[in-house]
Amino acid sequence: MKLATWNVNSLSVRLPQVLDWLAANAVDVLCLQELKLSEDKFPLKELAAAGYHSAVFGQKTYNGVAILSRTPTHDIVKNIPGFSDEQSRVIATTLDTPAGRLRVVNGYFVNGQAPDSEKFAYKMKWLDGLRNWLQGELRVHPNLVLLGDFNITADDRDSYDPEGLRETIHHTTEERRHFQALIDLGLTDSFRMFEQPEKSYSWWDYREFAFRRNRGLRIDHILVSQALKPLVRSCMIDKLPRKNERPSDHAPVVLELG
DNA sequence: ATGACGGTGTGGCACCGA
Repeated sequence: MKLATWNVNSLSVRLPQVLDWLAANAVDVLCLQELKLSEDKFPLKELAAAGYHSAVFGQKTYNGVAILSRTPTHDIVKNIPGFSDEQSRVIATTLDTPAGRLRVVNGYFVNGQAPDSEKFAYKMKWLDGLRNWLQGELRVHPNLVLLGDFNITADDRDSYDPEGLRETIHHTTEERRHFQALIDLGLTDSFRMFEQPEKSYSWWDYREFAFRRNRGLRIDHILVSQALKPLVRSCMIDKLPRKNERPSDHAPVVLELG
């Protein structure tokens, strides 16, 4: 079975591309971030026609996450229990899949703007809250996938300019410590379980021909729990949708579980 | 590099993203 994550940067604009991509990529689960729409505007019918159940946590203008699944969703949690948040950034659900019962946690992590900003402080608190919640969640759900737009490069390989961007947003020691804290819960970065092309990224700025020049970052991740690790068959970034007209600035990341 | 590009909501631009 396959799971994917994709920051679509407005589902209203990208819905045709999402439907095209689903038609060409038979994933069982697709986790979306940056819907940028309220739940009453979510295209439930179109996605149902494509064969997907939807668990949605929307918000007007900003943020918003959803889990699309070929099988029904159970035990939906919106945002991080125990962490008060105005912004719609997390949705979790349990799925009965061909690979067994699976807990899927989909996150649109805080951007953080700049290391000295209020938004960065919020990012750090948010990451603390996420880790504290996941610790318990992993005990209840040993088969767990944490995926989404992390807005963190895990290490220098994930950046087109690790030296020039050192200690800037997405590259700070503090952010990477938080990423490692998630790994320390017993999670594995599935992308790095395999040999990957040099300079593999999942996001490229719209400006300055960044995609054509491959000036990007790998900030979209799929982490799997210990119990799932032996089932991981592959993890890859699909750059094709980034070549569309009017693309999202992010590319989908796809995990194959055996 | 102050910005670039693209999305939203507003209102003739400002704000935000990464």
